[in-house]
Amino acid sequence: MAPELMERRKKERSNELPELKNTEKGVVMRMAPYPSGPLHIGNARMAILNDEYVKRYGGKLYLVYDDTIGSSEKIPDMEAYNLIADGLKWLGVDYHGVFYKSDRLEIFYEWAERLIKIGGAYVCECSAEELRKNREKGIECKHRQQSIEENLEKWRKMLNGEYGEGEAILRIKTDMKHPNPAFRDRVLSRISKREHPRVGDRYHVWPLLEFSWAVDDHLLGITHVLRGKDLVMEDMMEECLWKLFGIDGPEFIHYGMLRVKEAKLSKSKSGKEVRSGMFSGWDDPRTWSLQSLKRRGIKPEAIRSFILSFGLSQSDIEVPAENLYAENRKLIDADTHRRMFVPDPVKIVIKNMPDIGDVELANHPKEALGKRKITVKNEIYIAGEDFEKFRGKEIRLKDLFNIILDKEAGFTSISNKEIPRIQWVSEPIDVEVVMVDGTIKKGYGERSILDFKPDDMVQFERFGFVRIDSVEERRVRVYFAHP
RNA sequence: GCUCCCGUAGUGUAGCGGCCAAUCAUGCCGGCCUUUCGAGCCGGCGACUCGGGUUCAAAUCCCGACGGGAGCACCA
Repeated sequence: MAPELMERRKKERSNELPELKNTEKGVVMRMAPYPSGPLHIGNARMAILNDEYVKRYGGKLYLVYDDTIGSSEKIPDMEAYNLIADGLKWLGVDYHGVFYKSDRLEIFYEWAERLIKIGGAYVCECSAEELRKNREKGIECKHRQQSIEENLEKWRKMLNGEYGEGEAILRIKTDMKHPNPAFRDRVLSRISKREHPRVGDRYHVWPLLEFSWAVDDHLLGITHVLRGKDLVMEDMMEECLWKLFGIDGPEFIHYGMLRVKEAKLSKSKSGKEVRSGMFSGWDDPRTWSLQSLKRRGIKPEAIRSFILSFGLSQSDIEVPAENLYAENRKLIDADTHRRMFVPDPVKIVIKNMPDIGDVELANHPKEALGKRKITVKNEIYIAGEDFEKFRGKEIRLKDLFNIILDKEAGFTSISNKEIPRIQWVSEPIDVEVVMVDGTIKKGYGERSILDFKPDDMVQFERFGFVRIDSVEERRVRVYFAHP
């Protein structure tokens, strides 16, 4: 075959995620969100990448709520389970099974005991500070020397509740001199007396991520694990555990850390604001949750292309939300009506205005989306910002005529001129725009905005795309999507 | 400090030994469409972190430096 043909093929394949390795025996993957709140834009990467691969290989995807007891800053929230499921459904991520870590404690106890019996783990009674210090210096504590019997005895005491929080933990025996300090005899299980929203106070010994996953990745028959680069060490721990147990587990694939520039808030921080009432709820735009993006009129398909544009690279990236907005614009622009909206309105009266009666304006500059009629009086409203900026100058009221702008404006001519064109409102209704920073921008909009229904998208000319949220008698509330 | 990962235009990304005077998207600038600071169309701007090596040939492989990130939690 001509070499050019092969070469060309090489050039054509592009922009797709790399192939998975070892897919002969099928593909089973899992997503493991922690239910402390709904999925946010950053979590979408985990969900979408998993979904893409499972769909490509015709595999299975499980949703496993990683709802162990967490920490004092990270607590499971009953409401979050449904919020997460809703978010996934909206994103178009399908899954084939749901599991809860909090249902599987007995399994982890059983495996922990097995590990102790083969001498792979020990119960340590050092304090957290002691443990940290020893880890730093590579010192083995006395508990490491305990016999298997002693460890089993202490483990039973842990399960029986004879220890308080922090008084005993189960640690894996790796190597206290391991070159990676993070790897030295990590903790597998610990005691927490906190109440769990699903299982209450039934359990007080909880596994840590690496231990519970070492067991479950194997038990659930996971073949490929897609996780952020922050969890590479957890891979090593899991592999280490599999080796001790003599079992095998999935392959790990990592992607770099993704940050959306505008979305700085962590889930737990947002949670605080939601609970305190500072935020309107989990769909407050400041949370950047999937729910909040939906409310702003961002389409799930836009999120998918946005996420997929990063591929599977291991570099850490910070992307402006502008990229997401560009995707959304492509999706909605062609069938989004245009309307006039003036924030911080200023009333002007037009002198010597010709009697032009009603005007008909196209709903879209290019697409055939119909027209609407507006009755123009000589009292109209323009945006406060435009008034300040152009006062005393000649401007054109878009689609109308030219005036010298002032409180009492003078009509000059009707023919189109190359002067600034601004939007205006004649028969005003109240419009409130919920902005991305949570503030509310008030202004007037044209009357026909009342005809929209919640979820409709509209572009306010020279202002931005918004999603209609509620329509009342003379008042409309919208959420700002993006410019 | 230690361990690991990453380093292509402003931001992301493709390329992974010759086709690269480097892809695409986004951004920015200009033009057109002649009434959006929108979209579309057209054109333009703009990058292989640096230094060695391997090779006939390197963005692509190796080594080093520099820069960035993550981990070193009884969080996930």
